[in-house]
Amino acid sequence: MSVGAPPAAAAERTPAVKQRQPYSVAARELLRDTLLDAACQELYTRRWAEVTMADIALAAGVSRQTLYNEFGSRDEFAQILLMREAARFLESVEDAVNDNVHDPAAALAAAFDVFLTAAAEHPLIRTIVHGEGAEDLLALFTTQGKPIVESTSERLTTVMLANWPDVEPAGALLLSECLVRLAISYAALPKGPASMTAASISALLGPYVEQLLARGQA
Amino acid sequence: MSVGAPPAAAAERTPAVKQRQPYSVAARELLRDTLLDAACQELYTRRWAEVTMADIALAAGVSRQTLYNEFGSRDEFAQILLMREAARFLESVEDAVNDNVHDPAAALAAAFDVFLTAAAEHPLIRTIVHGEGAEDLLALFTTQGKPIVESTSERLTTVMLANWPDVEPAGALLLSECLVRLAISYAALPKGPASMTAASISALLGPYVEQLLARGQA
DNA sequence: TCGTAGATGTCAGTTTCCTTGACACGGAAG
DNA sequence: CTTCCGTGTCAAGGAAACTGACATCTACGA
Repeated sequence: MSVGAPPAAAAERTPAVKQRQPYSVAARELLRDTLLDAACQELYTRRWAEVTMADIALAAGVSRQTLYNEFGSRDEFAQILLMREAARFLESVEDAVNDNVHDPAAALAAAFDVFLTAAAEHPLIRTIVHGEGAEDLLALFTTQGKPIVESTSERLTTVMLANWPDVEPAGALLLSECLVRLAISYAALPKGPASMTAASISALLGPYVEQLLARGQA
Repeated sequence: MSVGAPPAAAAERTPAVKQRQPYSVAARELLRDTLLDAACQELYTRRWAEVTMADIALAAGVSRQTLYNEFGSRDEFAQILLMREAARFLESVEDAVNDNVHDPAAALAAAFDVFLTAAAEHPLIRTIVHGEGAEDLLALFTTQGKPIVESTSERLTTVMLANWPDVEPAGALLLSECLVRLAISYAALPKGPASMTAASISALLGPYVEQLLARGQA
């Protein structure tokens, strides 16, 4: 196992059994990201149905087999791609929230605005909304959308509780799931400019947010 | 890094034979960067002479043999590490220059200030200046410093010509090499606060810079 | 002074992961 | 109905990393 550590100092740094594989882990992550990025890139020019697994592998500079080894099937790949993009969206949303900690209603509006604006430009969303060959992707958002809704809601809840610790978790989770579902809905079927929709959502859910905060601080 | 177009960059160097390997190239770069970063990290706590090749490999999560395969020897590794850090310094310097295109003298001072401030904090520089076990590293800066001086000077010249196209190349190259050598000198042997030194350099070389620009625009 | 310990640099054998070429299966277009 | 094309899978081949061992050199201590 651990080769006799010459300086005897390296042993203490790794309390866990298996700690040292920084590169191999990074390399695997790089591989997956490269594949996912390549697919995303392809979606700028083609629709999802027109992008083959071979195209993705080629664009990533990797063999088709490697793609299948890393992600089991085309559907699994799509699923994971969606999950990753959702996580990315959440990152920008998180930034928007952090900039408006003082005003929860404004944070709500800003977050929704940021999300809808980014969604309108994202190739993945565009193919789902405007493209005809993306039925299976749409299904992953709705019918089979359980994983994406759940994980995103949970992460959003975490963000909320981090910024407003007094809020009770159950209320935050409820609000999160509601917001995620609304976000998906408006991303799939936009209605007017992003800022308009964001303001509407803020007006709709603002009172609930205020109540959550008031009850938490009481 | 300095990568503009992802797919086109690697194509030019190896004409027509092999064109697509975005991942493998990225993986190699990741490996080297991981090793270099690991070494840099080790220098925060130990001096260069106390950091063994095994330590670096372990910190990077890679076998010692892989380290030797990638960089031939300890000296070569040190050389390349220095080159990379120099390039990083140049990046921050470049930013400082870009922020002061309108006033060349101010750009000079700002660049030097940025450089000296960063150098004072950099672990690699610190071990060279304050550590006793870094004689070989010091040699790479001075006696064997030809590669680092040349490459850095050339890149700095490129930066200058990009910002002030009318300057004649020969003058810019002369100024660049002078600046690089002064930068190394002051990094190795600081004298007073960074801003003071930067102002001095600016005063010293300002006239030459003005002359270069005036002659170029005439 | 000699012997030991630790570090560098190198080698061969093994493993792991990616690549290559092939094939079966199923749907869409001729 | 046949032909193509894309998906999904397999076995063989190869490139790169891992492992363990070794020779060499230097520094340290008895």
